[in-house]
Amino acid sequence: MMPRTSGASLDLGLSLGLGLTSQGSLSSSTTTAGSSSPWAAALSSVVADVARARADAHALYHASASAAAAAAGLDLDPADRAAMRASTSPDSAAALSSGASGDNSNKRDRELERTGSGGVRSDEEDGADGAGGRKKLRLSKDQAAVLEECFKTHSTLNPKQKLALATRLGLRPRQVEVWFQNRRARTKLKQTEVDCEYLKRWCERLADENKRLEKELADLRALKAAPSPAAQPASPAATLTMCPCCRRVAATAATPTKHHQQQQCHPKSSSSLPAAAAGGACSVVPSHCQFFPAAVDRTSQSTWNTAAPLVTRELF
DNA sequence: TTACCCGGGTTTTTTACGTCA
DNA sequence: TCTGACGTAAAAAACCCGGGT
Repeated sequence: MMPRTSGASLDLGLSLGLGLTSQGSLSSSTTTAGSSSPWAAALSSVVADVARARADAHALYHASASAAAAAAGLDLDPADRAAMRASTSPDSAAALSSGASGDNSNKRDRELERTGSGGVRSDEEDGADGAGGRKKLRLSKDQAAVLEECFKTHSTLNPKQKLALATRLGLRPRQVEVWFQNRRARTKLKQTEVDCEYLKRWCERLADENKRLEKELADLRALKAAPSPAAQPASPAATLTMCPCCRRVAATAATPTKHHQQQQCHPKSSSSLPAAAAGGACSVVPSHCQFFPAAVDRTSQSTWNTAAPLVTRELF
């Protein structure tokens, strides 16, 4: 399958929001003891909302459901809308209200879950291929919305939460578990795409800066090879000045450039930049030194990739 | 050692969309 | 112009496996 790095994919990743900005790193597992009350409250709230939306859906069908979802702050992609159409149909209500598989926490039950027996399967499915055989259940819009909301709260589930969610949604715990695994994978994929774009732009900037520096170097060499000072009377213009911090040379300006008018080109100011990065003497970094400011700022982080909430790189 | 969970990768199924007769 | 069959890409659900705890 072709890798997709299109803008559309990126936009999707951004629009999803991924729910990370408020929850921190993906690695911040929520498998600590018990269901936290915020999580339970969120679940109850979402389920209640979904129930209300489902009641309305029969009257207004997907148009109203879409609006309700929008009101709930849910971003719906076309697939979701399609799923909504299915979920708001009377058939899906049965799927939602069908019984849960109960507490299948041991391995034997897990195997049963995997083989599909005891799961939520329609009569049509059961009749079609019988036992065994992977038969995929398309989650209803409502189920997906609840799962999505829960994912925003916590990207991982402890067994208790998983079971509660499965019971609420009429799904097997295994299905909930798989959904969360896939959702984390999608989140990571989107983040990778964003990171990739970020690095690409960074690379482009570096190339531009490299060009500029090469040009500057060429100018310097040209100055050095210029006729002797005797031929030209000494003048301020002939005096090279170099910023002690960034070592940028004011080339042949008759009057000092604004940047170098001050003997100390980087006047004191309140900069958050670490002194080491600013070259010690300077307390502020000129714009030309801020080629990639966040790269400097990021020195305080172990790696920029570990900043989990970064769905969008702030430099874009 | 065992059970469990998770991430990464893969397979399978569903869905949307474009093309063509 | 409409319609249905067909192919294809993308997304999602499910599975497998290895590693960590």
